[in-house]
Amino acid sequence: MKPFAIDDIFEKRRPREFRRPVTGHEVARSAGVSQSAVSRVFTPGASVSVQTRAKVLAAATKLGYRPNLIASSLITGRSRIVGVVVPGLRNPFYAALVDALSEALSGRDYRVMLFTAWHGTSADPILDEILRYRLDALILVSAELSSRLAEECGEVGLPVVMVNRKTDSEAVSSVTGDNRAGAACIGSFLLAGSHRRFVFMAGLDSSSTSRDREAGFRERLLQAGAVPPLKVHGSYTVEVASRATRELLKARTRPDAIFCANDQMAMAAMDVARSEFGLDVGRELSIVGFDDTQLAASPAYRLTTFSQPVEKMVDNAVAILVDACNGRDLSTGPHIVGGRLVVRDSARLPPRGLSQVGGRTVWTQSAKQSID
Amino acid sequence: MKPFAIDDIFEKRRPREFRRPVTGHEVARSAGVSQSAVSRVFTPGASVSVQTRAKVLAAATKLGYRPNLIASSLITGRSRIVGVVVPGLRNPFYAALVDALSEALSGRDYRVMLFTAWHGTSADPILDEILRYRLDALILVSAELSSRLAEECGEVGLPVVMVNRKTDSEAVSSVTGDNRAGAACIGSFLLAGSHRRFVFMAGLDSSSTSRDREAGFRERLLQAGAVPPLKVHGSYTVEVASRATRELLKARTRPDAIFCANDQMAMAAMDVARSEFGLDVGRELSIVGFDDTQLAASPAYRLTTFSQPVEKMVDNAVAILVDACNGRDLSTGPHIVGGRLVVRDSARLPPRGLSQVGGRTVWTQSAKQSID
DNA sequence: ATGAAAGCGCTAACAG
DNA sequence: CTGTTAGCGCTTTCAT
Repeated sequence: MKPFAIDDIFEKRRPREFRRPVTGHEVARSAGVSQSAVSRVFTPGASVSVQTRAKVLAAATKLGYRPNLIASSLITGRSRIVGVVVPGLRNPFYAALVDALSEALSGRDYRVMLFTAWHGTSADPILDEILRYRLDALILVSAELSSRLAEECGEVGLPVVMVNRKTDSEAVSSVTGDNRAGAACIGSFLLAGSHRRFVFMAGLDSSSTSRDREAGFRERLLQAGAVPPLKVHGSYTVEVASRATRELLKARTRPDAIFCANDQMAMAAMDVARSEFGLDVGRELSIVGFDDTQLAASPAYRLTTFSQPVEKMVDNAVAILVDACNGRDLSTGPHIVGGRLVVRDSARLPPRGLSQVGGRTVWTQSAKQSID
Repeated sequence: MKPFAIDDIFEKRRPREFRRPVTGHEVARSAGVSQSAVSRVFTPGASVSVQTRAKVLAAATKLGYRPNLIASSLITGRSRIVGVVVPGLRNPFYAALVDALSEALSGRDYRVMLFTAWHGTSADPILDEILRYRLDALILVSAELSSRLAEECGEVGLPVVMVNRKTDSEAVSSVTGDNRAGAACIGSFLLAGSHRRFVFMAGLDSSSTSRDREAGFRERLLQAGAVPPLKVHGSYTVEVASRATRELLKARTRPDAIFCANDQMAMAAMDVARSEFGLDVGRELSIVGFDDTQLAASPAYRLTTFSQPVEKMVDNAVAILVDACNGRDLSTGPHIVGGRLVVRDSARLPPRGLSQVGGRTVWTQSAKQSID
């Protein structure tokens, strides 16, 4: 009776003429061994005689057997799936990050479950989903997480790693570029290029990244006794950034240097400055970005921007994650990976401090100019 | 004894002081009901009395219960996870596609498991993974799949939808833009703009998309009695496309029109033509792309390109997929969604045929010029 | 080295 | 409407 009952249930679910996936039990029967023998054959460190292994393997390939990972993860308690939450893939920097993450994780035999949230939105509702799927870990790319839920993750033992964002909550590791120092560096660079009227185009105030970049920039300018930057909002989108730039350039006294919290906004600003105001960006107006996305290097922009080393950030994040999944949680807290100011043509050059590194021109503050 | 044994096992796996996720059984005990009552409360269409529901919900929130979707999918046979295979996210067109797919699927209550393969590589090894996870369906974005495995998917009842690629195999649905017609349209457009020396920059010959675009372009040129296009290889990458363009423009007799199989290559070609050869693209040399990615519209490129309606493709793909997951497999085979030639400044304009649609300039072949 | 047996957390008949 | 019961396909003792 049993098989019939099962088949009936099955038929109700898959109304078509499908052979349902073959189970370990079936392989066992076909090979004349026990089901546990089959399991052992497919478990890396298990002890099976060569004969049994051969029999099982033969039967398995004959029947087209593939172990059901869902079932095994139910019992082992680990799914080897990690959730990746990202505010959309339209921003090339995020796309690059997720791409690298996906590759790194699959190299470590983890699968990626992708969640696209919205910019500035909390990851909370998504996280609820994630908790239901019993994922092994969670990576938050440029996404926020309420401390309540962060806590809950800690309680449940779900390792959380934030990438390109940080948080106050302990038990949540984070990997970011050096936003503060990078922004300060840009400040110095612009100062050295004798700019006077600065503007900072923010991303989202809810993002620690944008706040840190603003703080670093502002502080450096203040230290140098310059006029603090005017702050405008670009929302990390080209539409808003374009509008903001338009306003800026329509004003009677224009800024002579705009630092945008990311490359996308910087390129949008360049587009507006060049095509709507006919400005020669790099001579009449300096624009600097942050991230060093692929497009920043293209001849169409040649954007001066602070590089965020995607590979390094990803390696770090994955290392932390893997450690955490294995119970070693040594590395909680913030991790900062350094970057460089990559100098191209979108901002006026300072007289000194330029050097060549790996085919790129970078700027470093010379010793005597150094402030901190 | 039992709980101890379980706890021991648990401790071995999660070496830290974690409370393991609470189970439905625990909620049941705390609420003074049966475990199935708990299950019913969390099953949409089940009948539970208000009192029980209240008791269960109270206990559940108190304990922080979240149903284990892994366990439930083991028994229902559906995971509500679909695999999405894509050759990297660095190509903005793919990123946009995956982004839209992710959003559309999460709207239908499906989760996305992301696999990044490599361009031109078969999805086969990845698919093996996928089969082990018992995903509900598979979406192949611009990725190939051997017919052997496609068949195997059919046998197992795993619905497969290819997006931006097609295949000969039945039982595999595909959604593509109208590559052939689009390429033919570009041919006519270029002809009407009185170009003479054409080149087609291919993506990968293994991609049906590139082949279709080539065929459509070539045929149209031939029909018109023009010299067939010279074919060069761009591999869908900016490096190779740049090199190819360089070679092309170094030659004694330059082409006057280059049709690139995608926007990325077209923009790479523009970069080389402008910055290395000082050419005025759109006057001295015409370059046309395919996809109409976001960047194509930017003032820095203003690329003339055939639009692929991402939203429409995604809606189609998701609809097919959802149908298939529910056993209705009416829509297998190829689906083609149309596009338009979006005219901007990277190619010389023909005297007639231009019109405004939704704020964009598009080109349509006038009746008397029409050939097929 | 191998099989039997006991679950992992959940859903779905089936009685009541 | 609710509890009981029987598994989903697998891993892991525990004897043998």
